[in-house]
Amino acid sequence: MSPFDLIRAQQLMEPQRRATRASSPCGACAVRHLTVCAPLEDRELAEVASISTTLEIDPGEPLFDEGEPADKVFNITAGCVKVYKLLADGRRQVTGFLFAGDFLGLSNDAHYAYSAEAVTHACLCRFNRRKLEALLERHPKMEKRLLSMASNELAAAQEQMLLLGRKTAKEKIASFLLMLSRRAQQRGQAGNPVSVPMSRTDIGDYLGLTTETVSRTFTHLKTAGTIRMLSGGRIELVEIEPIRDLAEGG
Amino acid sequence: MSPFDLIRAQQLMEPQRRATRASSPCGACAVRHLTVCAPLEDRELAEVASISTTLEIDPGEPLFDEGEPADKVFNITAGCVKVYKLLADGRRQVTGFLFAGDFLGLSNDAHYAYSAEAVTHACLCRFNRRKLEALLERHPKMEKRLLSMASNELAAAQEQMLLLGRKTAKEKIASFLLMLSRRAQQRGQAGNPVSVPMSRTDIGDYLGLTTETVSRTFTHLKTAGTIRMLSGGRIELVEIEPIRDLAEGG
DNA sequence: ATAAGGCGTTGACCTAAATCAAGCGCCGGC
DNA sequence: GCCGGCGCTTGATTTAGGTCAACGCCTTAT
Repeated sequence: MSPFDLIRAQQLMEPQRRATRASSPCGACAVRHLTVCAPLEDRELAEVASISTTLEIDPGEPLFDEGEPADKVFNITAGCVKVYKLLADGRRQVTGFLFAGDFLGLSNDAHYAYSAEAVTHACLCRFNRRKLEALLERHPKMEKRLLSMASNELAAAQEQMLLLGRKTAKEKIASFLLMLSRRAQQRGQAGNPVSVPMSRTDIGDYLGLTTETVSRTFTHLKTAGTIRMLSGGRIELVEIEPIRDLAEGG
Repeated sequence: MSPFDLIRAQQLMEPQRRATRASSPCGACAVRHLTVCAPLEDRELAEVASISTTLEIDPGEPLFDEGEPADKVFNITAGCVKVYKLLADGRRQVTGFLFAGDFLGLSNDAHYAYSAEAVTHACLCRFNRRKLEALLERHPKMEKRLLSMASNELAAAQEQMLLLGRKTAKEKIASFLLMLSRRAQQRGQAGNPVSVPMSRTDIGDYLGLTTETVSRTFTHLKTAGTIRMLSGGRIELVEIEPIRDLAEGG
């Protein structure tokens, strides 16, 4: 009866570091404060643990495909997953990159509206959709949390529409780098040398560009001294202000 | 504490025609089955009525602007409203056209994330955000309904990203016409001569095109005999199948 | 060590859509 | 009745980004 599609983690309160032993696997979850589980008490986490299993997937491995029966939902605990939609002739739009704390799979429809695939090695919690919905029924604060996450997701989607419909290639790349930086910081990671684990093709499919244009645009920014390419797919934002100005279409 | 941004009405069950007098203004609401109020009992509607006022706005009149304190939320009962975001230099992205039954204004943030403005003369119910949130607290089924509407909205947003990022002008226009047709049918209106109340500029800003390209593309489809322009801003979809094929990128 | 394939970069060229520029109705105001 | 402005269309031209093609680098397999 209930919902969702794709929920992005948000900061709820101060990250509660708890590497301590716990009454359940979930009690030790390092990204709990980012997830749908954030508002739950320790004792309630046992319930969550009882209906979830963990899994890991390797880069390029699919999680599910558009059109499949949507009977599982997922919570990402580590790594990066991309979600995308395809046109008949293979044109692809990546509609989001998901990270630790993000939630995906819930849908009003009985079938997934998009495909999901690992970008990096990723760790996930898997739930049976019905069981999770039953759990939500018993925990209104968890449902509120979903609503709140959905709200953020909608705002992000509108921002992405502005990007896709109206920004230039350079502005798109600048916005993309800032988004990755901001999201890394939300997860308590470094925001400046920003980690860019996805391929040029994935970036292009996310920004409505080709790989060539993505590559050329990185080169322009690099030549201008605005960014610097580091090893391990990391990019240093040398001059943040010009990047912000670009992203805002200034 | 709670949610939202922009919620699009969905079909919940068979439209329940009830032009009868009612215990409250809401009891007579012709579009109730499309709105967030759909799951409420007649007696519960009185509560909704007690915290809402109605208003009407004329074409071009703003409802609110991006960045304003988001203290009101709205339910559209008639007409068409557009929501949009702007870049610093005035480039505009219309992120949605809203119709009877659609809900807008709720946000996680204290400020609106987008602007809203009437396309046609429109009738709305206005709520104080806090009061509505308190009402949601007492009516979990209404909150579930919001979650469900948000889920649909997210799926629509992803579809729109695919359109903006990967479709050609012709495919965008075909998708747009089908969207308007489908949404009119959801509201129990004619789906084929489809009513197109918004300007070429608004359409362009929704599809990531210029008015000139929108106009030319309509002309192409007209010349090909695929559509026919009628009076009163209505468009007849003469050949649906070619339009569907275009929209799906076939 | 070498071959082979995948990803990223770069260059040359092309094209879909943007931009610039008229005009053409249509409506509202005087 | 006439004028002025806006929305829409159409044409000419430009351009951002796409397409096609090559090559270099790195990784993995033989």
